Order: sequence, then structure tokens, then C-alpha cells
Amino acid sequence: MTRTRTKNETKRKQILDAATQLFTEQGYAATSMDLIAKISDVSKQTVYSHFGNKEELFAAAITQKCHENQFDVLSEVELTNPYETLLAIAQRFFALISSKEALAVHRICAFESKTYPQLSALFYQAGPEKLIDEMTKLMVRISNLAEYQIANPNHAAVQFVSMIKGEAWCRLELNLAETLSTQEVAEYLENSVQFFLRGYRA
Amino acid sequence: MTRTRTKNETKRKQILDAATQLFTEQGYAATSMDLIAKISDVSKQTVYSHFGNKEELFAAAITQKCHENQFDVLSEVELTNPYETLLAIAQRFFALISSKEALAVHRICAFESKTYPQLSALFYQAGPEKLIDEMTKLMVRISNLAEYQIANPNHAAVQFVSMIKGEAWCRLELNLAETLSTQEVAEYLENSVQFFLRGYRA
DNA sequence: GTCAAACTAGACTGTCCAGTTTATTTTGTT
DNA sequence: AACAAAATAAACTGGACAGTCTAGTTTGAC
Repeated sequence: MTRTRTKNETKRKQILDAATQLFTEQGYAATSMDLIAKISDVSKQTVYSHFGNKEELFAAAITQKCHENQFDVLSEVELTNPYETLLAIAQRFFALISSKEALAVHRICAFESKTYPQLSALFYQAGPEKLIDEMTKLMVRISNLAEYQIANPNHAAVQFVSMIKGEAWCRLELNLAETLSTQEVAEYLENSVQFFLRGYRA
Repeated sequence: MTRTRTKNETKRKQILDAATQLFTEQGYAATSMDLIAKISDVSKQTVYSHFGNKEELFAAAITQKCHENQFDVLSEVELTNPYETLLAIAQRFFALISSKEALAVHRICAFESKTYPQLSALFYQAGPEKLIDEMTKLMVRISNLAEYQIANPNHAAVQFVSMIKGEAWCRLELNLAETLSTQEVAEYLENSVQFFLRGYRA
């Protein structure tokens, strides 16, 4: 019977949290293992004991972030008023993708996609793909209403999501968002939902 | 009269080309000045003589790339057939943003936007902003046709451009484009242009 | 209470790299 | 042809950093 002692799960979490924050904020190359150890208030050796090397830690950190921040399921929403429903979805979705965290993870996944294709695939599956799938189902349901006619629900889902992201998101990703007024965004979202429903009215 | 000798413009271009390629492919941190010198077939000292330091060279390289790859002016296109016109624009635009080069520049500008906000601003002005401006003018012209009614041409331009980018571009930016069939993309673009015109029909 | 494994602190190795220095060669202008 | 600046080659400096090693401390399972 060999004595065993489990590694401290709290410390693991501290390391992972610090790593996630630093990697997403500063990128892979610019983040040092020494700093991660310091910020997580743990010795460097402990970092290496929990995660074999920098690459492993990076993968673990990004993977964790992808699994948080999932967009809530929306297949069971009411559809009595498609405009109100879609507008609410649009607003929640825009808020999610505008968050500092989501933007940072997206930036780093895109940037490191050559070096870490598994991570960008993971990001895609946990984020855009999942959302498009959900939205496609919703489009089918809208199409079943008498007033609307959607020949290709998948295309419609992509069109809706892309439109909602819009150019505002492009500015956000480039860190040029000082000029972004909530008023303008709200108007754009309303206009877009109206336009979308008009385009698919039977 | 002091003797002068101009720096070799050819060498400057060699350096800038190598730097652009390496920076966009590998990022700022991962690209060394030694490698840039080697690839541009020039001594390291010459690199430092033409561009004072790494940051300057990086800025010069990205700036250059932003000024190439401009989307051609489209304000003078024919409008006898809006569908054909918009479809042609959609196809050209999608081809441009799908190019390896454009994707690489976008990735690095987004990633380094904290460190080099001037560069992401430059990218935005030379790319998205310019295009939206042109498209807005086009939307005004479409709205002047009897069959169409566009209350907010700017929103319409953003909607059109965002939709065309669509989800395919998201996959491309994440380097997940193996699954991208030209057939599917073509269908999506046609469907989107039709949908767009339907939504803004008077 | 014992013991092995988790943890700590910090020194250390080897590598990479930005930027400089030096000594020499090339080249364009006068 | 003369000369000053441009270019080259290669060594060098100093700092950062991934990963290892050592020596000692804490802790939890038995």
C-alpha cells in the first residue's frame, strides 16, 4: 500500500485562472511561466507539477474558457411574437460577443490557429457552431408559422447571426470601440430584426 | 558641399517585404530581426539603418499591407439589375476577405490592437470603414429606384456586408476552412443577395 | 507519528533575441 | 580618383525566459 497524496485542486484552479487571464490578455509568447506562478501565488515548480509545460497549460486555459461562456440554449423560447423573441436573442447575443473575455479568447484563438488548430476548432464548436445549430432549429420553427417562409433555415440562421454581429463587433475586435454608443447599437439591432422578418415574410 | 549617398531603395523594399511576410505569418513576438535580415538577404545592420528598431519596422510593414489590398471603388457600378450588381459585389468582396493575406493582416491587427492601436485604426479605415462608406452610397442609389425603399442606408450597408462575410469568414479566420466548398459559398451568396433585396423591396 | 509526495524558494543552464560595436568592403557622388 | 556614407560580417552585451535542480518545509494518508 503506497502512500498517496492528491494534488491541491485549489492550487490547480489558481494556476489555471491566472494563466487564462494572462494568456488571453497578453498572448502566448508574451506571457511567462514565472509571471503565471507569481500571479497564481504558487511556486514555479508547482505550476510544472500540475501542467507539464507551457503548451499544455495554454491548451488547458483556453479550453476552460471555451467551455465557460456558452450561449444559453434557446430552442424552447416562446414564438408568439417573433419580433420580440428575435430582438431579445439579438440583444443577448450581442452582449455576449461584446464582452472583453469573449473578444480576448476569439482574438487569441484566431491568432494562434496556425500553431494550435485544436484550440480554434474547440472555440468554433463551443461558440459559433453551437449557436448556428440552435438558431437553425429556431428558423425551422419560424418557418412553420403561417406568416413566414424560410426555404433554407441554415442560411437564414447564418444571415441573422452575421447581421447581428455587424460592423460593431469588427470595431470591438480591433479595440476601436470608444465610438460605440449603446443607443446606436440598440437601433441597429431593432432595424436588423425588422429587416430580417420582412425578408422572410411569406 | 558634403558628399551624400542615398540608401538603396531596393534593399528597403526587400526588408519591408520579408518583414511583412514574416510578421503576418508568425506574429510580432515570434519574428526575429535576424531572420528578417536573412530572408531579405541584407545584413542586420542595414535593417537597423533603414528602420530604427523592431517596432518601427513592424508598423511600416503592417501599414504597407493595409494600403495595398484596397477594395476597388464601386460607386460607379451599373444599377439596371440590382441583383446582378449586388451579387457581383458580394463575390468580389468575399474573395478579397478570404485571401490568405487579408486574413493574416486582420488577425495580427486584432491581436496586437492593445499594443498598437494606431495599426488597428489604420486597418479599419483602409478596410471595413471605406467599404461601408462606399456601400452606403450604393444603398442610397438603390433606394432611389422605384422598387426599393431603404430608410437607413448605413444600416443596410452594414447588414449587407456582414451577411456576406457570414460564418464562412469566421471559419476562415480560425483556419478551419477545409470544410468550405465553393459551391456552398456561391449558393449562400446568391441566397443572401435575394434575401437582402426582398427585405428592402418597397 | 511516520513517510512519501506536494509544495516552496531560489539558484542555475542553455537558448534566444534586440540592439550595439568594430573592422572591413562596396559604391555613388563630386 | 577621392572620399564619405552605405553596406556587410561577425562578434558581443544584456536581458528575458523555459525548464531543471537542489535543499528544505508542509501536509495528509496510513
